[in-house]
Amino acid sequence: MSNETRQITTAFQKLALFWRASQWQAAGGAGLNPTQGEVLQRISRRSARLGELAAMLGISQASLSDTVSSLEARGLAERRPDPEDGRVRRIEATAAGRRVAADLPQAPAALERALEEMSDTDRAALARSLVGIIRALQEADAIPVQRMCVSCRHFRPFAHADAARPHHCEFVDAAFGDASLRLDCDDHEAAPAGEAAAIWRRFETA
Amino acid sequence: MSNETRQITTAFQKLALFWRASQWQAAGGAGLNPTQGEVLQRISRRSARLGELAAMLGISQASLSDTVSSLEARGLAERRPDPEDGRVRRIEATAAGRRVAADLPQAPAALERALEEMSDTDRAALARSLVGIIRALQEADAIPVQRMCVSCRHFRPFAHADAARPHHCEFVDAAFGDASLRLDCDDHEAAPAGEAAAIWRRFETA
DNA sequence: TGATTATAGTTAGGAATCCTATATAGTTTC
DNA sequence: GAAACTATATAGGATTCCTAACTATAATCA
Repeated sequence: MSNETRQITTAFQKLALFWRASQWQAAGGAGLNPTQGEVLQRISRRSARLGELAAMLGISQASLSDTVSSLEARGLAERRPDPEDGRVRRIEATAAGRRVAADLPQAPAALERALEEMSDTDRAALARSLVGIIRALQEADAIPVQRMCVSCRHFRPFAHADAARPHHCEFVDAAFGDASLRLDCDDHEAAPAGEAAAIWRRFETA
Repeated sequence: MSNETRQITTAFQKLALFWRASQWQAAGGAGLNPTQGEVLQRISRRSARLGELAAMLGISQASLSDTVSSLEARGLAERRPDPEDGRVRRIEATAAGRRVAADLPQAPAALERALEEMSDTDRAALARSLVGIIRALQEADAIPVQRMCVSCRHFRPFAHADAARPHHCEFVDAAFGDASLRLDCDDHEAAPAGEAAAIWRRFETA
């Protein structure tokens, strides 16, 4: 393994610890813990199945069920039956839950500042590298499929000549640039396996 | 805030969750939990004060004291008095603890593979960006001071003409390249504030 | 159709995290 | 030598998060 790989994993480790610690602080302000805060943010954007949330957070369904129950007890979330499948519970944020979620920072402020201080090209390169890493982890089944443009059936990389906005999303039927690539898009629909690989190759080698 | 900053923080969030989940798995194999595993790895490299470990992990001292007690109960760690300060306990790994730590993966295998697949230049750029981010967080007092070359009094960036090994460590009195930059060096000694800033400027603008 | 198997989620039970607050011991300051 | 500070430990408690077992629904297939 290369030395740089070691550097990078060490850095990720530090960032992961930092992230977790920041979450205790941030969520703590609202009387929540990190997991509750994370769940609340996600469901306030889009309702989700319980199992889906558990997979995203990397904890067991049972643990997540606990967390949802405690959010429910505080009136911040609700379980609703899914009309299409009687086994499924869709977890939704209540209005109060959305208000609380809106006050939670999306990312630690210090991290945002650090990123804003980077040069535009470095930041763009970093974003691109990280998208690639997440995609590789997703491919390796190490993390659940993420709602990223690069694995979405609506995504057409480099469909336009305009260098500033070369990509196209067929769902919203609009051109956009690298900076607008989504990692967690509400309108994501997973592309079929073969197609996803082809999309990625086009994106990556451009 | 730029869109790319949003992308990057989202990516870090996913990586942080992934890291934590991987740790449950990895440490679980040895009958440990993530925090115990993390502590054991650190003290098996170098003994540390209790408060120092707590700061590194971003948890309270009280929590860390619990964790150390449970490692102690399993015979994996020991508390020893510090000869220089009677209040301080140095936490050390026992021989058994070091054996267990040696079997814990330093990073999730899938992540290492993903990094190895990147091009050398991309990987080097990523490493450099992450070092910069960690340094910025450290500057902002968002994370405890890390044992990084770029904040070490022994580090002399670009002291040599050799492009492959331009830096110099005065502690080991040897030249080395970017790929060998340490993020968690055993021999780190924090540089005085003014000097550290100057070192970083030289490093960054080169 | 009806039995079997698989899936989604809940509940039970328990160990352990991680918190805040307080206590203790040692060190530094004045 | 008292007061203030620092490093750690302990107490008490809410909550996480686990595994295992259970219920309810859906899909499969003979």
